[in-house]
Amino acid sequence: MSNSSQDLNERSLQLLKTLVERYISDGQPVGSRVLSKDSALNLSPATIRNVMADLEDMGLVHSPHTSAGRVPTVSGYRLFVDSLLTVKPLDVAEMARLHQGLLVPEDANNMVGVASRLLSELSQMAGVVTLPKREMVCLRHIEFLPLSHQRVLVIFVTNEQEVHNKVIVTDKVFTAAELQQAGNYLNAVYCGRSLESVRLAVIKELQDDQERMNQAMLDAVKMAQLAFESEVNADDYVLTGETNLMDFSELSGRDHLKKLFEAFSQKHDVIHLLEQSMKADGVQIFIGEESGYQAFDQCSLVTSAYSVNDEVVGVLGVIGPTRMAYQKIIPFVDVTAKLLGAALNPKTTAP
Amino acid sequence: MSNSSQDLNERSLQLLKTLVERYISDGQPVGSRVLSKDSALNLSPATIRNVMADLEDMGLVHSPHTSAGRVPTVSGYRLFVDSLLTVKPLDVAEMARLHQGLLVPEDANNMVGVASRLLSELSQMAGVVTLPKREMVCLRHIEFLPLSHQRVLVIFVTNEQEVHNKVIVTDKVFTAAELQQAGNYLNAVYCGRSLESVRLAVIKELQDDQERMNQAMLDAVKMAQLAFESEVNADDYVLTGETNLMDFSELSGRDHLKKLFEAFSQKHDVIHLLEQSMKADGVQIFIGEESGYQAFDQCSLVTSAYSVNDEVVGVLGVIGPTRMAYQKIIPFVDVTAKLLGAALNPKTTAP
DNA sequence: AATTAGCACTCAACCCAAGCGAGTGCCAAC
DNA sequence: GTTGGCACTCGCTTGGGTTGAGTGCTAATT
Repeated sequence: MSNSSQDLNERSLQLLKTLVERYISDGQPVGSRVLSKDSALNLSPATIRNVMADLEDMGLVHSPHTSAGRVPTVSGYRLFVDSLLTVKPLDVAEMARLHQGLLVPEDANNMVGVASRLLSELSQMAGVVTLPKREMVCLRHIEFLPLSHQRVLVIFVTNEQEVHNKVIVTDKVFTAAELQQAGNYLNAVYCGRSLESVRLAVIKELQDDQERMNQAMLDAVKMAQLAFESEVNADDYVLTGETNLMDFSELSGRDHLKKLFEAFSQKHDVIHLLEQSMKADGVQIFIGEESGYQAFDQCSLVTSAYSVNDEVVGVLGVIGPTRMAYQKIIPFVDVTAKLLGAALNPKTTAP
Repeated sequence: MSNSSQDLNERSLQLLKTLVERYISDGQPVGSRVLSKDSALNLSPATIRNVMADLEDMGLVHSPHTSAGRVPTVSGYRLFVDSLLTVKPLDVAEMARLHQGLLVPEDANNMVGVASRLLSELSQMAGVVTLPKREMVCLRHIEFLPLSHQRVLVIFVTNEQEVHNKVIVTDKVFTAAELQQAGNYLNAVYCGRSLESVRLAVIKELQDDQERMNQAMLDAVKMAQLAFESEVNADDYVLTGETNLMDFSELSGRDHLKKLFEAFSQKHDVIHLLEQSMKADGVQIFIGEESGYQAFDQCSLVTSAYSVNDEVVGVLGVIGPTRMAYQKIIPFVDVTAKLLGAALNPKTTAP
């Protein structure tokens, strides 16, 4: 039951490869006769049947029933994508489409939407993109507006033009003028630094030496602390083309489809799955049950982190049936991630 | 082929009513025997068959095939909801759930999300709520931040704590100080007025008497004009519980489901449909094809506008199969709309 | 020892016919 | 106008027969 590629001779691997390719393109269990013709090796169906029996013993392929051909198992796909697959370079038209879509820099949220739409459109499956992590962006402007009952509205602008806001509750009532002064102070001191570094600096200030600050400064820093505490980016993503998934018969079982779409709208599991790809770099693939979520049993997920200034800020990917054209999707996700990263980089894209 | 309730005697109507009720609860075509037992009228199946034949002639019911019992047609449902239906008062538990969910006032966008979730959860169908119209909200604070290349980031706060932003392109470069001054001026003059009235006032200023304004004021007003022009609220809605719809066999046909979900994600048609309910007040119902959109052929939509200070600001509703429990859903949508309106009213809900 | 041809066997898929059952329409009786 | 009776329709289910693709095994071939 071992399945490392060492245990297999060249020929078996070659056959596994053509089997997977054939199954991906046809969706039908592939039998020995077809395989015999499809593979360049000049072997009779009988020989191939022997090899298939071996592959089945190793858990790489599986027969739905006695007289059907073979279908790749998860391990089979895994071996295929890890060491057998020959990536196709991107189609020129598709490449053009990507460039065109991601060239004009805009508000980051819009870009994310565009990227997701491109992913789903060009793959004919579902596209997903997480919103960029906020810690990686830098503070440009912050200000406070008074609300009723000791509540204060914090507005801050990051990068070029992204606006965020949050309501905090303070321990005393501030006037508009006091709040403005606090904003001025914070802008003067922290402007241009990354949100995360500001958050840490503010905490440090409060611990270290409150003596050397006057009351106004202290208030300002306290508010900043409230504003940025636990302000991990409201984990969210943009998902498009979900409906494309309904076209795949392997996913269209009633309750399966429901589980899948429920997972999409609860977002929780998807986020968790995507976050796993933040660490690894390059393209990451979850095949079928590998994801660990029942809803994605029959799905594969091809993801890649995207980075701004060599700093990973988010993840994007394609969700489809396990039977997907990995040779095309892998490079496609790869370049999309790179293009999105580049498009989000404020330095390279200032208009 | 006329189908006004005048053409029918009491008994036929009574029978239609029990037929619809029965069909709604069972989902099976209902035959004469069942109807004979279900209705309080003491009639034999044979008599009922005669009545059914009449109803069928009038297009109120329909037989899927010769030996199958009757099913209400769209006109049948229409007659039912218009004049036969006895609304059930809301269940106390449900009422409590609604109150509990919509009592704590928050950011309007959150409230809309909560309302949508309540709608879908309690109806076991899909809930939809449009975002409140922006024109109805009043300006609380506006300010400008310089970006590169004559672009200016406009940030404005409405009502209690809602923050909006937009990038405008100006005809000359402004310094941060100039922009701040412009903001101060606009805040002083227009704060507290509704966005729509500000928009109109600004246009008027520019037409009427530019002479009595100095350059700074003129610049400020010009920017305000850019900021608010065509700023109709980005038409959008929150839809939840779509997956509930997959449980209804009448909707779960593969391509039907796909069309439906595509309509949901393109949003366009749904928006248009909901907008039709803005004008009418009270609960509005679209049954099956009445909506005019193919995707909603098999669906019914029960909607109600919701208002703040007697001003309609949005629409909410429930989407489900034509075979839905109108007696429950109608009052349910009604009170939800009222509660949401009340919860959004800044005056009654200041915390 | 590896490969191949031959052969019996398996099993989903398709088709067709029969039987069932729910329900109707119509007619004649009340 | 209402009802019981009866023939009829039609979808749904069941079961048997056939087909065809594909396998596993064995014995012959290289």
